[in-house]
Amino acid sequence: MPDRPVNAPYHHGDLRTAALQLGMERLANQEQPDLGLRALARDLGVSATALYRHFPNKDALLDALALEGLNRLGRHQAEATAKAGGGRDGFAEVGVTYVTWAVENPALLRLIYHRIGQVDLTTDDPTAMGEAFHQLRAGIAAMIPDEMRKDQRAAAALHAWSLVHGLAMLILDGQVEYDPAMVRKVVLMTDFKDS
Amino acid sequence: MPDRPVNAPYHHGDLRTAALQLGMERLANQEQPDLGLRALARDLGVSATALYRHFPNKDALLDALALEGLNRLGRHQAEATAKAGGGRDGFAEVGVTYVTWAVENPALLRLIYHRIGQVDLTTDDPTAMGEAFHQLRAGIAAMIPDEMRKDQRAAAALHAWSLVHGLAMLILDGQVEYDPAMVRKVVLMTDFKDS
DNA sequence: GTCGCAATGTTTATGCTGTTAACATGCCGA
DNA sequence: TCGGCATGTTAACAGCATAAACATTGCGAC
Repeated sequence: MPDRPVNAPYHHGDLRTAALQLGMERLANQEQPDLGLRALARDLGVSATALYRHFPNKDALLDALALEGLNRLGRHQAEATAKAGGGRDGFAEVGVTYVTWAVENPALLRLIYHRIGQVDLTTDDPTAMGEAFHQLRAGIAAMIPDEMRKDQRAAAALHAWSLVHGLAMLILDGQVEYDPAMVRKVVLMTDFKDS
Repeated sequence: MPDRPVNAPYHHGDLRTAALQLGMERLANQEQPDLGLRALARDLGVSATALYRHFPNKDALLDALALEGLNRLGRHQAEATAKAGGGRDGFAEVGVTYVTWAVENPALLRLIYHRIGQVDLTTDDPTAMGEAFHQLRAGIAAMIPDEMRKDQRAAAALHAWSLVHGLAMLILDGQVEYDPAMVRKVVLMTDFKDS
């Protein structure tokens, strides 16, 4: 029973792009990264299985969305790093930026970390996911003060990443209410010293 | 078609307990907290819908499992706090303990934080989930050195919690490989100072 | 220009899921 | 002993991801 509008052409035009666009839109307005292929197809005015012409399966769609999200996050962090100067204040600013982005894109952040875990970075498409991922890591490493001892920089980067990511997750999971001032305060409590 | 063993009695005996037990067992051996009601019932030698006599829905079962997990985690943290002395080393030890528990119980940790977010702590069963939760928070607050200024203690507790939780999540999500020495090093980088 | 093929979309079907309703069984107290 | 309530079963529904077979269309080669 084709209850599709009579004017709608048989071919959509650019279903893949439209799907990713609507998918991102959805993720931007949801708390959890719950996407249904059927529901998505329905709202695209297309049959339930049409998306399989563009993605081998649901995970591939989610991976594409996660990749886009990862790129946005990486870009966002790079900008923040560039804008903020060095020193403790700059460090805090970049950290706050990470948390803020997470709060504003909860479903996307969750999807990114959820999907990344499933991907074998050694074999799967090293140009896309791995690249964007490296970009994020670099942005985080850039938070670390220059005067840090070299052999401590890796640990310091991990420390910073853990701190902001954990804080973000606690907020997203409803454990802690979002309070920019508190976020800044917490991030500022980190004062690296060689031990 | 009743393909259930002929000797099996019509009544199970204590299906609720058995379900929780098998559920916990499952969670202990999985990476992701994926439980299927039907699969669970099948392995309990019971019909697909039998569990609905003991839980109103799937979420209720998951909540019960999350509650049990939360109690275990809280107890674990309390023990670690008691065993470790104060000072930086004690702090680090308790932090490492949190991460270790998370690594050993990935699905359970995920379930806990996932479920807790859905629960309205003000209305839902304040005796159970909220209680166990408060217990965990207390264990974390106990990590904070005594000489800390009072108005900084809340921020310090949040800092500590964020750090270990974030580190745990990064490891569970496959971003960072688990290395106890590295974990200890990262946790030790936190040196609280009044700012 | 038209013919054919590859790309794209649709229908239909399969087996999974959570959940509800109606029915069956058996334990326990009056 | 008997009746009711707790517990379990069967059947059914809607929704999901996915696969196979079929339909339509646009585009490039002749």
